[in-house]
Parts: sequence; C-alpha cells; structure tokens
Amino acid sequence: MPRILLIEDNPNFGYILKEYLSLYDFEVTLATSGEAGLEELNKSVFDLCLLDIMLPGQDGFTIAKEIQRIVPDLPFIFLTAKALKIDKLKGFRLGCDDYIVKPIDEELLVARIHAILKRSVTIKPEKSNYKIGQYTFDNQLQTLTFQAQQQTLTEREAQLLTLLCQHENQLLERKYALQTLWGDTDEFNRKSMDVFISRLRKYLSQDNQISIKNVHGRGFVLEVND
Amino acid sequence: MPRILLIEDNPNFGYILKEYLSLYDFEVTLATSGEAGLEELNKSVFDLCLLDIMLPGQDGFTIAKEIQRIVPDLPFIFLTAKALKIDKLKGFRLGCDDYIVKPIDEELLVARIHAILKRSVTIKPEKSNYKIGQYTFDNQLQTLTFQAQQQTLTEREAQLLTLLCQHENQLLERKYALQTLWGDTDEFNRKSMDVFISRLRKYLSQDNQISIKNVHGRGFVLEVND
DNA sequence: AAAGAGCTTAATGAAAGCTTAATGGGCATC
DNA sequence: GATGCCCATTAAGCTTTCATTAAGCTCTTT
Repeated sequence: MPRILLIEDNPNFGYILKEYLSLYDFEVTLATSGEAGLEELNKSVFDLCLLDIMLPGQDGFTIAKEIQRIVPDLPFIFLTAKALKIDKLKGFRLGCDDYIVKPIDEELLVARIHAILKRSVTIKPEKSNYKIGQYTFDNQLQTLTFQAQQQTLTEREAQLLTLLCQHENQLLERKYALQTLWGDTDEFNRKSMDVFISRLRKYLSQDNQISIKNVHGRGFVLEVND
Repeated sequence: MPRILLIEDNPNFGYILKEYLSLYDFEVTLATSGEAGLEELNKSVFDLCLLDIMLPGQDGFTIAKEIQRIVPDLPFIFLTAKALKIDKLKGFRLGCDDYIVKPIDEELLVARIHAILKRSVTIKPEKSNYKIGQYTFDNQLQTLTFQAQQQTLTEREAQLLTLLCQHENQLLERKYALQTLWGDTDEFNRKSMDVFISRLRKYLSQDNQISIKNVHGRGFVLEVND
C-alpha cells in the first residue's frame, strides 16, 4: 500500500481528500502545516508527497526545498489554486514531479499518482533488520545471525550486504555499489569489492537457499529461494 | 542532446514546435503521421515522444499503444486540443507520462520535458520483463526461464534478445541492431551477430510457437504465434 | 550453377571473477 | 610512545566466462 504524505492547511479539504485517496488504497497521512509535514517525514517513510503551495506562514516552495533536502528521492505533486505560469515553472525547476490545479479532478489525481509511483524505483525503504533465508542481518549492529551463531561483520561487509539486501533478487550493479560505497569505480576498488563478496559468500554458505550470483560484467544478485 | 520524436499531423504547427524545441537543445525528429512515427522509432533511438492525440486516420491512443509495445520504456507526452476528462484518464492508463493541452504553453512544455527526462535517467536500472511464448526473459538479470529451467544469458545475448523482443513479430533490421549494439556494421560484426542469433535459437527451441526467422539481406524477426 | 548470405559448432585469448594470504595504516590500550 | 589488534586494501595465482574468430557447411537469389 503506497504511503502518501498530504500537506494541506485547510483541514476540511485535507480530510476529504485523504478519505478519497484511502478509497483507492493509499495510506494517507495528513499534515496541516509545513512544519507538521516535515516532522512526519522524519518519523516515517513515504512514497509520495502531495503539497499545497498556498500554505499559510511559510510558502509551499520553501517547504518543497526542505523536503528535497531531507528526502531527495521523494516524488511530489503540487496542489494549487493559483494557475499562474510562474508557479508552474518554479515547481518543475524544483524537481516537482507533477502539478494539479484546484478544484481537483480526483480521478485525474489518482491517475497521476499511479503514473508517478509506477515510475519510481522499487528500492526497499531503509530497514535495519533483514531476513536472508535462515539468516538475520542487523544492519545497525552489523551482526549476522544463523540459528544460535552470531557473528559481527566489519563495516564494509555490512555496507555491502545492506546494498545486496536492498536489491534482493535484483541485480546490484557493480558500478552502482562501487560508486555508493567507495565513491570511485577504479580497478583497485573493484578488486577490493571482490574480496568482500567472497567473504560474504563464506558467511552465508550455511543456508544453501541463498547465494550471491555474479552477472558477468554487470554486478551481483543476492538470490533467495523462498 | 536529448532526442525527441514529435508526431504531429499539422506540418506547420509541427515545424514551429520543432524549431522552438531545437532552441532548447533538443534534437527533434518530426513525423507527420502515426505510421511515419512508428517507422522512425524502428530506425533510431529516442528519449521521449510527443504525440498529438488528434491524428487523422488512426487515433492517437492506438498509436500510443503501438509505441508502448515496441519501446516499452519510452516516456511520452500527449498533446491535445480536446480537454475532456475521458482523454486524460485513457492517456494515463496507457502509461502516458504527461499531458499538455493546446494551445501549448511552450515554456511549460519544456519544463515538463526536462522533468520527465530527469526522472527517466535516474530510473536507469531498466527492469523490463518480456514474455516470449512460454519463456520469460528478464532483461535486468539476463535470465531466460522456461517452466522450471532458468539459464543466465551473456550480456550480448541479452542485448540482442532485448532488441528482438522490442520488435516482436516485426523486422529487426540487421543494420539497426549492429549499429545499436556493436556501433559498426562491418563484416566481422555481422558474423558475430550470426553466432548470437544461432545461440538464441537454441535457447528458444523448446517452444515451437517461437522462432527467429531470417529475412534474407534485411534482418531477423522474432515470430511468436499466440 | 555461381556468388553471396546465412547457419552452426568449435577454438581462442583476453578480461573478469574467485579465493587465500600478505601488508600496513589507524586506533585503542598499556 | 610503544605494542598489539582490527580491518580495508593490495597482491598473487588461479579458474571461469564470453565475445570474437575460424572453418566448413547449406540455403537463397539471380
């Protein structure tokens, strides 16, 4: 169920819109001010943000910028009564993903939300606990547990395993991983990464439902058969 | 320089829009009918498609569907004079990425194009799944699955099969494939391509509803009988 | 029937990947 | 400031993978 943060200062309108979206199987959190919205963002994870431009006090663009700073990848849609051209452009320059003018055509809004969600990559939200077959991996404590045995991973091992978990049964591109963890994709780092892959394989070897497969020239897949 | 395919039946308007977009550093190809547009799609690679809904003869939605079948990941924007709600929804269900009503606010159009291109670049890890008869082909993981058997394809095999899938039941021109994958159409690469075609045929031989047919001197067709 | 295009199997060599072991910098403890 | 440990990196030697090349054949076209 996609989670939507709705930032809308008019409580009546906000409530109605929230109810309406709930009918379409969205989980909607309503914040009635920009500040409240930012707080919610820190509390939980959302897939999309609906933002009223005409907020009292702070204007919506400032909030939008703030949101982008905190959660750069969160797509958002502007809601506004003002149909001025300047607003539209400002919105898109900010990286806003779409734009809806009030009075809102709800069906159109739902369609746009779906369009945007469909596009945004399904990278799983950051968790600190992963189940990998019979193993449990705690990303924060850097521990890997199999039945009664628990071992502590080093920082790099944990980072790499986290990336693999986030892409479980999907390709983790070598370049992406190198760029993310090492900041550079040169030959030395590639070899270093190989060493860590090798270690992780050893750690995970007790459950043969799990394997880290290589896709030649592209990257690795953490395969888990359920 | 982003490449845009503009499908617009009114040559005057099409020309003006093309020139305007060129000013913004887009490389625009103008097609004045749906058929011409589809032809262009087979000839070269585009980043985005602008499609006039009100085409003569065939209606735009049919063309849109066709485009999606050929190049599933190509984002497109509908242009239309008709602002009916039914159109909007139909468009979004088709996976249309945005929607602009004539008369066009050019600056807004440029802004939306940028917004969409920015997104489609970030989504890069292409996650396309193709069904080929009883086979399933995962382009990302480079796996080909038939019933319970799964095999991993090499990079070139996967690339070539992707092209064939994109042109299912249509001619994949030899030159186009060579240019796209090898960057050169010389004799050696042609022979190399033959080897890959041969391998793909072997992989796909378990379902006799499927075949890769040769069109002498022109290219290959991935034939699937439904 | 000749020439070019296409087909298939096998050989080749360079690049990528794997694993174990060695190295040495950083950090805490004494 | 010396000692020892941890851990990322580097090294080294090996195996695997895969695009290409080669070779010999058949099919298509004229």
